Amino acid sequence: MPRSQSLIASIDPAKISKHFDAADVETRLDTRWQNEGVYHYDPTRPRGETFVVDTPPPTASGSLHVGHVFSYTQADVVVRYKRMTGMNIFYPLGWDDNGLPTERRVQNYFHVRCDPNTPYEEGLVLEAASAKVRKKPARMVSRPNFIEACFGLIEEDEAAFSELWHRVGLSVDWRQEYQTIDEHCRRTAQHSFLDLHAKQLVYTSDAPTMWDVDFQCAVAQAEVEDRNQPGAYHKIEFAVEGAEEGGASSFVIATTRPELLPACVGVTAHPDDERYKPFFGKRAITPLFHAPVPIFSSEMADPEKGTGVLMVCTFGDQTDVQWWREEGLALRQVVGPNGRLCSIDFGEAPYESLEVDKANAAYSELAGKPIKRAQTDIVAMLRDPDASATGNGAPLQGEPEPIEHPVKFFEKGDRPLEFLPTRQWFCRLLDRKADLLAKGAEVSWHPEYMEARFRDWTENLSLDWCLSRQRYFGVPIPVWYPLDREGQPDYDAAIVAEPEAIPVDPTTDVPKGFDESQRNQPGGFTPDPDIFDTWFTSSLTPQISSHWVDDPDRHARLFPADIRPQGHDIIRTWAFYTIAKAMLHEDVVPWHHTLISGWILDPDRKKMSKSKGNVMTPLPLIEKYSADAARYWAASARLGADTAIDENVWKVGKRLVTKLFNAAKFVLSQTGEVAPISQELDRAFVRKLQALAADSTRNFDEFRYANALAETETFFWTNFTDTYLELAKVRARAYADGADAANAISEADVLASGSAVATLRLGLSVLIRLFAPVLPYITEEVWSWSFAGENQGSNGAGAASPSIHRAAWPSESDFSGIEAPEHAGSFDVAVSALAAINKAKADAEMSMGRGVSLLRLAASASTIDVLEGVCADIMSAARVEDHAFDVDPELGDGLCAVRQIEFKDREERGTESSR
RNA sequence: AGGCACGUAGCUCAGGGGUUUAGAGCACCGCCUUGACAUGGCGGGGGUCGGCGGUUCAAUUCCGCCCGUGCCUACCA
Repeated sequence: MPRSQSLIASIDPAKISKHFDAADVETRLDTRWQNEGVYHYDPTRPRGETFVVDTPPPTASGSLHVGHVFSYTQADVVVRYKRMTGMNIFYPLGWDDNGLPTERRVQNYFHVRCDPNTPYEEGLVLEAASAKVRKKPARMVSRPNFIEACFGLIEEDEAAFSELWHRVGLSVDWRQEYQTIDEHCRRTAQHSFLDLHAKQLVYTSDAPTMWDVDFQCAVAQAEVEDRNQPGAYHKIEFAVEGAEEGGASSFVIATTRPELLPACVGVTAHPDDERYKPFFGKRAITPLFHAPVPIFSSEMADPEKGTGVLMVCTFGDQTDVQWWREEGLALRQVVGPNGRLCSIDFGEAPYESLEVDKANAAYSELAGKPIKRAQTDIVAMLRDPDASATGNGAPLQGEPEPIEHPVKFFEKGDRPLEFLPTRQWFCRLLDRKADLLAKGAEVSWHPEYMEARFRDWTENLSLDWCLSRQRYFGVPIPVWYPLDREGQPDYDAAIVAEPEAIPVDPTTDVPKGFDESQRNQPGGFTPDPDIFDTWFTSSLTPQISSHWVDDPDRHARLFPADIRPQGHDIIRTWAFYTIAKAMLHEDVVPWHHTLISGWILDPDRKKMSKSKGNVMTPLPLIEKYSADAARYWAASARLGADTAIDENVWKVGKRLVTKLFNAAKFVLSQTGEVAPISQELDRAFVRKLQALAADSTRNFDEFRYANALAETETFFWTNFTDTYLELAKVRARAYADGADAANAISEADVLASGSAVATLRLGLSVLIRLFAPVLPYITEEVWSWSFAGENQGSNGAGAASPSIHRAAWPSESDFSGIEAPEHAGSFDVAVSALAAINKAKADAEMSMGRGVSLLRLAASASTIDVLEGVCADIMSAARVEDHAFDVDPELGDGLCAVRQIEFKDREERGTESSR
């Protein structure tokens, strides 16, 4: 037997562990990838070869849950695919530590509160609060001490998250890591403000703003959510001034907020409402406080609602704000920033009253009380006939009528929002709606229908973006105000930081042209004490990563980004603000595609939330099923679809990993002489493999990774391990068996054996590369056994790559030079024949390994024609010694039926390898 | 109240530019200790594709209406 050819590099299966140890491989490979810089961005390559990812910076102080793994993995799968197609990947990750969640965590963890008036304590070390400490009032700490505590805690939280991302195998370039609170981000955010200020796109105003009374902080429209709350219509009688001349002298309003009666500044009804027409232009008198207020008509009043006439207060809701503005009504602010009623004096403008003593006596019962308590008390007072403005008896008409109605809450808040006039910075957006919509349309949304959420939100935007927050741990607003001779700030003459000075903290830094001694002195300056809305900074993630401020050249190469993955819950915030910023700064879209991932729901399809206690943490699941299984689960869900967590899917993922491990061990341990892929079955299999690779590429290009995975998985089981591998096994092993002189094989059989081994290896190589974006660990492990040192692609087109994650994505070059099969259907016919024989064995309750001494197989004439070409493989796989074909024109093409089967005795099995 | 998505086997989900018996996995039943793998293999049962109408030779797939679920936006006296 000539042995002129070189041997196929094979592995010794005995040297590979019996089972796949996922945890061990995960830590080993992640370390290796980091050390080898597999995920590093190469700044020297051109933009056209670069794929830029804008990632969501997680809030590390939040709880870790499986939803994080879900959405971040979906993005990583896409990125890994792009990397294998040869793209230079820019894939940064940061932490959104700036903001309220961190403050809340610090408050709870140490049981402290920030008090800007408390002096700084040098070297203060806080300790986690014990249960005992928590019972006492929270400790007050200075603003700098509080911020130090925040920095301390985020370090821990981010380390925990980082560990998870490494474990899950996110292929992030960790050299690009940032924190939204770090100096670079503060500088970027303040630069953004400077630019918007220069463009006159930001302004201050002390307009009524939505205010959370617990956080004592302004809130933007995007952070507001409606919650259905029980409430009640309270019907309250008002008097009409000058009604003596005849006609009705009173009317009854309906309100859900009787406690705002002292803040009543007007009364309105629809202009066509006959009931109230006579009153327009007159003044109404409120009960209890006897305040005269104008009665005016308004199209916005709904005659069907309540009693059709309502009191306008400062401020019950946004419509009140509108009426207040349009009608030039008085401002009677009774709700204070802390959610309690303020002290006011009736008789002094703007608190008019016709009966000052009565009004003050009544109000003194309410001042200082929380809103809810004030409501109860005022309702009681309205039951007193003495409170009446008309003399008709108790102003409260009947019992309050319970209703359920939507009430605005801060999404993180516990009490309804109030509208309070406070000085805030705003960014102009309302006059740019059309442009925003146009930019949204320029982005490709995946899935497409998610753009509707952006559109709905943008079209319904009713307020400019409120930027200031009365908080501490965030990016300071880089602004001071000059103080006049009386020490009063001139808010219209804001002093904005110099571009070279940023980032600044106005509470410690001094504006240009002043010195520290002038801080808070008449004729000096005072800092803006506020920080920016967190979204003000996180809406700049593409510019943060591109180094917009410091490196215009890098910025030009990394901005706009290619993809933005994110959840659909933050379309109105993160996506919206990012689009807005990119538009306002540079009139571009921030990214070309956005991939919207769905939510993870609990097994009962309920949203996971801490309060429901149904949150699942990912690490125990990863330990149980492996990181690859976690990724398999995440990648099985299509974009945008909310998915109930199903542990079963993790189980299936784990099974796939095991199967890959075993199949790879078998394939790579086959030996033989290097030979071209020449046999009919092999060529037919390769054709199917080639179609799979093309399909997978198309799916990935359209971000349909779940379809790609499903197809590859199905192919792997049904066309590779269950069938091709079984059909080609005996032929592949023939060479090794032939090493034994007694079984010496012919030259033709050497070639046939080499063809089988080459096909098995090509199949494995292509399949693990198709799986690599989803299953980075098992595929890298298998790759390392042999392929890492070889050129891939039948013509050697794909250069050797030590990591599968930088190996070439399967393409035509992997299949070039392999002849097409004689019959396109050869493979399917072989599978069908084998299945028919297997079924016959199963029906006879025989093991699949049972030898067959005689087989008569029926098929159509054309199918038999095809069968002849792959007959040897079928018969050896089924261990058939003698066979005959019967022509049966009744059978459809490709179908086979067993007409006769005779089994060998059990001990006789196992002689089939002598073919 | 408008909009979007979804409703396919017991469960989780594919699919569908109309065409023979509608798919997978899990679960279930039967069989097989076969030589990569019992963390396996082979075989099997199970669905009038939410309902009603329409277009069509033909619809689960296209259209309309309805029902259910989820979400988005609005409503907030």
